[in-house]
Parts: sequence; structure tokens; C-alpha cells
Amino acid sequence: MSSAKINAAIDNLKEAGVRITPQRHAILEHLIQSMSHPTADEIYKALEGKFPNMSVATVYNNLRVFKEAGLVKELTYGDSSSRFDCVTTDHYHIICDSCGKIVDFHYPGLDEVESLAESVTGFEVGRHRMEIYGVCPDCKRKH
Amino acid sequence: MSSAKINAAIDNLKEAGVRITPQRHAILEHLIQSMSHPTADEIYKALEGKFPNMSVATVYNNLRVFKEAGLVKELTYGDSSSRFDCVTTDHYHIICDSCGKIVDFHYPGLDEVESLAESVTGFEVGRHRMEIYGVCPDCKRKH
DNA sequence: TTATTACTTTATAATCGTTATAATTAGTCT
DNA sequence: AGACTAATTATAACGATTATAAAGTAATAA
Ligand SMILES: [Mn+2]
Ligand SMILES: [Mn+2]
Ligand SMILES: [Zn+2]
Ligand SMILES: [Zn+2]
Repeated sequence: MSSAKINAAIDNLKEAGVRITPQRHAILEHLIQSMSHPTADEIYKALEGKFPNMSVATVYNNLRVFKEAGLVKELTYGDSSSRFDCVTTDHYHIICDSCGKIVDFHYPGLDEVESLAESVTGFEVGRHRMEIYGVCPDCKRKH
Repeated sequence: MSSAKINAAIDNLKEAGVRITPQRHAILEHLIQSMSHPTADEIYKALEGKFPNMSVATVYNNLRVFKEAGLVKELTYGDSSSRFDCVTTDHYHIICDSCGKIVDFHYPGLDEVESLAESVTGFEVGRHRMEIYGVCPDCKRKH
């Protein structure tokens, strides 16, 4: 049930002193219920039926608020626009080169690579980023 | 000696039927001799002494030509501008969160993660991307 | 050599995602 | 209600990159 997750997120925000406006509720709801990794613009378009006057800046502003509250993570991909993920537990992504679909997948952290990099470069390592690219089952079928 | 690498790159381009203009030569030379991962704008600025009339579009155009010839790789990072790497053999990067420095480091490919992702998601995996983030020795010292 | 042709560079405008600004609106508190 | 604060909106600005069109340059054909 995603409404539980929505409520938890809202409680989290309230505790941080963030007002729950209708726009914020809708953006959060869309993020959680869509179960995907939408762009700011996709969220904006998905909600323009319900909020015909909402500004795209409101979407960006609130995504930043949610990020600062630790409720969403921003995924940045090269030239194109950022995507937002409301699953904040550690996981990796696999991305279809053909249709752009993004799928979560879990793998134990790459601690060994991190510690090797640390010893070889003298950096103090904080985090890493990894994605895998390929062709998804749907696109394989279409060939 | 980096001139050997420059000559090899030029031969490579000639073989692909690409004309070697003074601008192309200079961009290539800068990329190879700088031993770093410059942005298009950094290259543009580094060469404006020698080519006061060169257009920034020329830098972008030629970086694309070099990319298509397999001579450089583009590294894309979130919002900020792309960086270009003339080391095309497989390697990873570690990036300083404080000063932005990018350092190469080598590690055997993450074949295990790729094959697990393939079996779990049904994707046909082609490649992956990984970077490590942390604080470089210089920035650590400054604390 | 001259003419033709294709390629390259330049200058400039356009595009796109994102952020900044300022005015307006809406909550919150006393 | 009145005062204060935060949020939203509309719009402009920004920065990286790409598109366009004109002018220049090199290769090739006649
Ligand atoms: Mn995810
Ligand atoms: Mn490199
Ligand atoms: Zn696909
Ligand atoms: Zn540093």
C-alpha cells in the first residue's frame, strides 16, 4: 500500500517544519505511486490536469525540498534532464539504451573497489555511482 | 613522449578520411598534452591565444569528430559540462567533491555485477559506468 | 590553371533544462 | 482581523550545447 509511504513521507516533512501544500502532496503522491523515475517535467505534465496553474518552478523547488529532507534522490544523466527516485535505500539502476527505461536492481555495495581506489589514489572515499546499460527485454523482443 | 600519440591519432583520423586542420591539430594536441579531462570551454580558452578567431562551435564539432573516430570519450556529469578523455582504454575515475579534480584509476571490469544484473533483470547488458567520489589528498590537507 | 565540389570554420541565433527574481497568494500565530 | 512568514506563480535569466547560414579552404575534375 503506497498510501502508507505517502503518510510516512508527509510526517517526515511535517517534523522538519515543511508545510504540506496541495502541490507538495500531489508531487509526492505522484512520485511514490508512479513507481518510476520521472523527470521534473514529467511530474509537471502529469499534474497539469489537477493543477492547471502550477509553475514548473514549483516542481523543481519542491523536488529540492524533498531532496534536502532525504525523501528523494536525484539521478543525473549526462545532457538530458534529471530523474527523481523516491526509493532512497541503496540500489543500482540498469538503463535501456533503446527506450530509456530505468529498472532498479540490488547488489551489495562495491566496497572492494572503494577501498582499492582509496589506497591507490590517496583520496578519502565517500561514495560511488554505478549504472549498467543494455537493452531491456521489451526492446530485445522488438529487435 | 606525447608526440607519438599525437601522430598516431592524426594517422587514425587521416585513415578515416578526416582532414587535419590547424584547429583540429591544436585541439588534439591540447587534449593529449594536458593529460587531464578538460571541458570544451577549457580547450577553447586554452587555445584562444593561438586561434583568436576560433569559434566554440569548432571545439564542440571536432570533439564530436574525435569521438566518432574513437579517439576521445565524453564524460558526462549531471548538470555541469562534459569533460573529454583521450585515454580510451578502459579505466575508472575518482572525483574530488571539494575541488573537482578527476583522477584515473584502474580496476578489473565489474563482470560479476554485469552478469548478475543481466540474469536478474533480463536485460542484455552492454556496458556500465562507475565513478567514485571523495576528497583528494590536497583538499584533505587543507581540511 | 581554373572551375567545381565537398568540407570546415566562423558568427550568431536558438534550444533546453534549470534557477533567480519579484509580485501575489495562502498559512500560521497572536 | 492584522502581522508575519512561507509558498506559488509568471517570467526572465542563465549556461551548455546545437543549429543555421555565410564565408573560407582544401581536394578534385576539366
Ligand atoms: Mn531507483
Ligand atoms: Mn580518464
Ligand atoms: Zn527498452
Ligand atoms: Zn580536491
